[in-house]
Amino acid sequence: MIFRTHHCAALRDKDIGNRVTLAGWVGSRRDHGGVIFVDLRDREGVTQVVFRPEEQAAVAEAAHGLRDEDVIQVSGKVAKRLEGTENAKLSTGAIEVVADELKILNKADVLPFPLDEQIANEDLRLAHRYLDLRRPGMAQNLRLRHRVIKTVRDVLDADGFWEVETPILSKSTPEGARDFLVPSRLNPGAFYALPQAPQQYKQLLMAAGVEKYFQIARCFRDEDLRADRQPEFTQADIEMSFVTAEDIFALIEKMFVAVFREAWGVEIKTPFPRLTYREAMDRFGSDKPDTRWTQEIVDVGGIFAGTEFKVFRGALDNGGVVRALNAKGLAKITTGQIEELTEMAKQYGAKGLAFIKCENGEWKSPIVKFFTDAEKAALKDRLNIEEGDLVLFGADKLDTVCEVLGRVRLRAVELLGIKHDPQRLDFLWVVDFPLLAWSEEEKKWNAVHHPFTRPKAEDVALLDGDKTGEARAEAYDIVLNGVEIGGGSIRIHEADLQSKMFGILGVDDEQQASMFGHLLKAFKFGAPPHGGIALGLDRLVMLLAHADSIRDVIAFPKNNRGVELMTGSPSVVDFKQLRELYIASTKKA
RNA sequence: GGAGUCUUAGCUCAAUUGGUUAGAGCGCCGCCCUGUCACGGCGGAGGUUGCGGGUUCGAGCCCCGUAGACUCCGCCA
Repeated sequence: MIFRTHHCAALRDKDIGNRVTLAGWVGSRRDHGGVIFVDLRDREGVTQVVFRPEEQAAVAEAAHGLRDEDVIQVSGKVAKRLEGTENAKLSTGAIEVVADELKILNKADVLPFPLDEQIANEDLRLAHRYLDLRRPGMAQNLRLRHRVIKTVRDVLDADGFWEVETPILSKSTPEGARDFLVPSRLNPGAFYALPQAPQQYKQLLMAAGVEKYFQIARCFRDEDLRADRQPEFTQADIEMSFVTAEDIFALIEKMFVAVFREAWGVEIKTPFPRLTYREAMDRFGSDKPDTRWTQEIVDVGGIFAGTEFKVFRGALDNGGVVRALNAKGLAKITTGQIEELTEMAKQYGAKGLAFIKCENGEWKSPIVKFFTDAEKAALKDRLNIEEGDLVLFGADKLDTVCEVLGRVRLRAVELLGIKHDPQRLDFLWVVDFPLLAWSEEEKKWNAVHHPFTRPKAEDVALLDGDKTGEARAEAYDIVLNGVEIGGGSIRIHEADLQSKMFGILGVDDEQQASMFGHLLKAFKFGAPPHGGIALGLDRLVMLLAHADSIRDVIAFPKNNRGVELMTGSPSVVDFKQLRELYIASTKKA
């Protein structure tokens, strides 16, 4: 038996007169008492089927009983639609299939939610995800995701990469995110960890001489969820030997050209602009700047070098900075919104948020009375202050001011109600990240990227002195419209440098041997210089799909609390299962 | 762990200042309807206003608690 001869998006004028068989879901039924129309839907599209009682009484009678989402098989002749009844909204709108046979393959119950409109209740969608995914928008997202991954594979394959799988049951590492653990039945008391990334394995593949590796890799991190964060997510994980960062930039830019050509049919411009981490923080207050809004943070410390205004004076005298952001056109801000911004500023460590509203030709501000005429003139000039502007100030330690004004900048875009062109693509490489960050909590240095990241050659010497924190890494992130969609680095490939790095991070010799001995040993047997990158595929597809959440581009995502609502995972397991694994729960019942 | 927003019919939402029997559209059920494509017409069913407590003559609305969802902070090498 042939289930169908065509998909529901296939038939056109040229098929008129042919007898065809279609199979799919009843999208809608329009029953006129006599003639009945059914929009038959499958993955590819919709075809109108007509049931005519005067031609096929029994078939039309059966069609009266059809309901939304019944699965049916229909045979009949393709006919030109009657003059004036063509539907321009359908690709198949010039024709219809006049049914002479109808087979109901599976009746459907009444649906818990309509498939043809936006549903706000995400719970309900996730609990019936198989229905949600039938909706054309979601199906398009799945198709888009497939096309993107296929393109990534094709580009890498053409460039000589090998796709290599690495273990899912792997080893827990001390740094980074919380691990998901899997108890080992055969090794009582021992645990595998699900990989946060295939990092060490891919470096070991370089030591193995693979030279060009990639993997569409599932990664696991047991941290709290967000709209753009799931506990399991997918990376295009890439590693290459004998390369510099430039080689990796060129490869990834080539890949994005191919991806956007495939997904949107557009030609994106390369090379992408680059910003150093320092520049990104200074100008945008973020290590993943959204440059679609062009207003930048400006240093006004020079203007206020001689100020008597004690807030600015104090910041400058303590070695801090005074910087400002002109939120163009935001003078209309309400008092409540100013308060909200101030609260936000305080949350990020500022003591307050000074501002100037330029309205009705005057500067309304609690602080301008402390400014001299010269300072005001310089400020107006430097920030291009015009009627309708709102200027926001940060005066504090450098890091605090960057962070605060960066957050304020993002919120200002929201408050201004700016709607960016959906086709706008601001790609950006952020380079020269710091290698290390001091953790006040743990009183130790942590790797900003990861412990395998190579220090910049000219900064290696800094590791020994008291300027450890100033050392920069051969690390880079790729940012699209303010979203970090990938990151990587050139790695350390020498055992002694890697060991030194571990030492700085507080991993002693014994721990190094037990946790990273395999890597250090591999480096001693002729590991080539290497580096790589990982792209967050969920986020990339989210941006390509114009979705607000990566949940919309993952077939079966988890909700905010890590629960997959359809199957109900995670779930309590039987005591016997735990016993076999030598596990006991400490959760009080 | 913290902050915010939300929760009213199967779905999307409304309900004036706290005031009569909580409404509408879609969906569903029944009947009618021979060219619709958001088909149309008539009729009908459908509600513990998330849950618990409080204030009040009276609570969907105010207060307290609690649960859940979402967004954000912390966290995410």
